[in-house]
Amino acid sequence: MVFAATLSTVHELGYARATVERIAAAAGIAKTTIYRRWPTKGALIVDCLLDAFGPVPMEGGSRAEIMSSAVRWAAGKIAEPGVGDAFAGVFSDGVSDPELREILSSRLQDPYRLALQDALGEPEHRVLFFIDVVVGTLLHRMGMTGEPMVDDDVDALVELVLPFFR
Amino acid sequence: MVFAATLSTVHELGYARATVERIAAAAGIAKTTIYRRWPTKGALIVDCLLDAFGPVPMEGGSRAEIMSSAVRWAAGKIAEPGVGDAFAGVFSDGVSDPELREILSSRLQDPYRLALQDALGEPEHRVLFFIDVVVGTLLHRMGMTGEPMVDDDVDALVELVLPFFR
DNA sequence: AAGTTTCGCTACCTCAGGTTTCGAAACCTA
DNA sequence: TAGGTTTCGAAACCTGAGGTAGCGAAACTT
Repeated sequence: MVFAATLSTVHELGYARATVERIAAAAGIAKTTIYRRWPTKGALIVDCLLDAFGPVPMEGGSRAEIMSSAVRWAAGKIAEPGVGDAFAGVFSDGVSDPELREILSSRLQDPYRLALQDALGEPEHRVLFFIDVVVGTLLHRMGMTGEPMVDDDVDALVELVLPFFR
Repeated sequence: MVFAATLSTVHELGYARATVERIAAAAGIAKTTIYRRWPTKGALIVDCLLDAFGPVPMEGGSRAEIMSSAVRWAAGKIAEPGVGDAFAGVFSDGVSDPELREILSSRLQDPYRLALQDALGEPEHRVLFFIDVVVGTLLHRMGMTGEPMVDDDVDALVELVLPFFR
């Protein structure tokens, strides 16, 4: 599977060194085959992340339970091998690539944003702020240290965010 | 000045399109001159950011005043033309470049971290978490939308962070 | 079995980061 | 003011990565 090859290549080589050619080699296919299915490297990574994240688990009845489970779910996914690197990598590329930013926003962020709006009954801008805080914090830690956030700090993030969105 | 040329080039072209050659042209010097002074593009950007940020203004006597002024100061700087793009850009590059990450962490983050530890009397890991939340949130907004965070959301960020670090 | 689609391979283009070389200008130092 | 040293600019070049084109060989369809 291409997605598995992508994540494992990103995991061992980092985002920039995980070239499309290497990913293709790891998947046992040709580079051109990848470009036949995805227009750019960024689009490949986004689809790969969509596959890795899957749907948000909206567990728990109370708002507090929903939010804390969402935070822990995001932290857990980002901590999986390759996922955090890939996420931070595309995110970075998107900074200077408006088209990729659009893909990121519409295909990756929007579904989760809508699901959270629905589950929490909060307006769009509040949920966007929530996502900025949670994902931004997790990615900043990943980007600065190269390691995902440890459990104690994920706990702190949950406690930081809970009283604010009450 | 090279720094001014760097920021204005990044501002109009974005991080990736702001090549060293273009920055040099904007500064009226040759590309080789830049590489004589800075080993890599990342190092140039970091020095540029250090120049743009300057020292943290540790205003206010109470912890709450110190923290809220620090958050607003960071948000204001990141909102300056070119600064946010440059910051998000190097940050992204650092994801897959351990050497650049080391430069970012030691030259850019550490001074502010130490100043905050000193001013707030908090242990290192708490201040690091504080920086993750504040800078991560600001950069995530910048990266997702291409625009700096509006004042209302900066206010929200201050209110989110204040009760937690009490 | 013939036609159509898909895939792999090779070669190629573009562009950005970074290096090398060399000549000219500026800057001491006397 | 003359000679030597350092600094800078210009141009050419190298490497590596994203992305494309063309062709032959499979595989799938009818």
